[in-house]
Amino acid sequence: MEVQLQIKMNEKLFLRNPEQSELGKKIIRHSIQLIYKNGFESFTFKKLAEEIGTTEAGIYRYFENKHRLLIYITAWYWSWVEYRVVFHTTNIKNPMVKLKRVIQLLATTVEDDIKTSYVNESVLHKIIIAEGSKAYLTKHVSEDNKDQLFKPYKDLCAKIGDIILECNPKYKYPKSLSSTIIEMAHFQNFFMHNLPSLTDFGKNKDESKIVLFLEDLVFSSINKV
Amino acid sequence: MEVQLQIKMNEKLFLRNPEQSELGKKIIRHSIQLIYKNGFESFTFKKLAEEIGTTEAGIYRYFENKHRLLIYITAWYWSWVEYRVVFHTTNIKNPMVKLKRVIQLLATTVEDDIKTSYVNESVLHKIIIAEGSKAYLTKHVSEDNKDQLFKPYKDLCAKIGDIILECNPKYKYPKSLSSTIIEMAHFQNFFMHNLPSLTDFGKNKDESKIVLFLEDLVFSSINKV
DNA sequence: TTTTAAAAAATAGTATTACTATCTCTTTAA
DNA sequence: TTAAAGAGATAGTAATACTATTTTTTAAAA
Repeated sequence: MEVQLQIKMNEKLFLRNPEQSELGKKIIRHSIQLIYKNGFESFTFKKLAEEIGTTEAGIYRYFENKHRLLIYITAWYWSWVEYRVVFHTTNIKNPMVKLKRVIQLLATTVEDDIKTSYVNESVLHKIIIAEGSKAYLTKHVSEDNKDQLFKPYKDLCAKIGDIILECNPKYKYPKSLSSTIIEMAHFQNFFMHNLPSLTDFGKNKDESKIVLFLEDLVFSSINKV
Repeated sequence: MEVQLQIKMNEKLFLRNPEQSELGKKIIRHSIQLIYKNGFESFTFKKLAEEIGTTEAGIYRYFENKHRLLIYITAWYWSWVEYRVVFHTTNIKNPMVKLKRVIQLLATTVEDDIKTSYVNESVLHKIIIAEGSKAYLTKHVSEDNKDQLFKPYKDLCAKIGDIILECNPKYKYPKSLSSTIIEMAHFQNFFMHNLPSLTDFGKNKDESKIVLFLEDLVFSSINKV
């Protein structure tokens, strides 16, 4: 059996749908690579164009600017994560087991289990850790939010919030705990690799420690006496 | 009694010490205002120079680039927060009470209690919420970290980690919990105001709810049975 | 088959940004 | 008084982030 995953993206994220042409797919694939290599700040459409043998204007036909492209990539990422969460938690009855599974999925490096044609998911995971927050940490979040650009992130957050409520219907902060898990799964990873004294995971860089920390945090909160 | 707080900054943060000239202080004061007004992305030395009646080159004599200036401002902020933490927790014996105090300080809007000459602390607090993470979310974190540019942040994290250990010497993740508190105090605030569905604090924008959430999170973790 | 219109791509620009280099004008201090 | 250092102004440049125009390709209608 061979399955191909396709994620339907919000039309407002792009000027022309990058999934519907070879050039479009190249733009996504290579921008992930370039952002990974040099960071989002030094990423430009010029460099990207050179990399894939087209012109700057060619890329501007797909995306308004590089920030929009970042939002597209993060939106794609969160949709993909939500799909993985659904996929890996179906048929699990026990909500605690489910939640453990979710933490595992969020906090560990991706082994490309669910394949998509033109995205390297493991590199994508790394760039979202370092650059993902920049998608919404702007002066124009609210307008972008009105255009539903952050829907995939919010959907995932809501879904995890629901699982938390399944564990304990009386827990008061399911959504805030959910966004805390999501953010910390990434931030603790970033800190561990780059500012290790902000964590208890030392230099051995063991992601499973992050999972244990998050499990401890989450389950002591929702099972509190 | 009138006291003036002065924070000693790492020499590597600037080319010329902005505290030691009128122009330098103007640079700090007005860059905080400008970043607050337009966001860090559209903040430029040109605009800043116009605002304070000098030239671009004038500002470049103080700071290598705008990112360095951001690191300076955030470093100043975290030093100031650490000072407030020390100030407001001395003579408190009970570490739980101390930790509650810390959460309160991190998660609520600043009423300019400890005055400094040229910084508007309440505006500063707001820009750190939205822009603070950008100081370290870069490709050159590690080098910047070697230059000790993030020391104030790390010191604060260590200090709170120590209080956590006072509460429960057996707690396994004092530093990660500490960085989680610090980050979430800001992120939940940002979410509440800009992406409210990621939180349980709705549209009423009540910061005291964030405090309650963080208290619940922290104390159920460290007092777990 | 030809013509015509629309879409895609390439070319050529511009304003702004992020700097650097140089020069002048003060201040201080020997 | 003279030199040296520090502060500030002027004038540049390369790169960035776009836009506008023109050309080419494709696709559909006459």
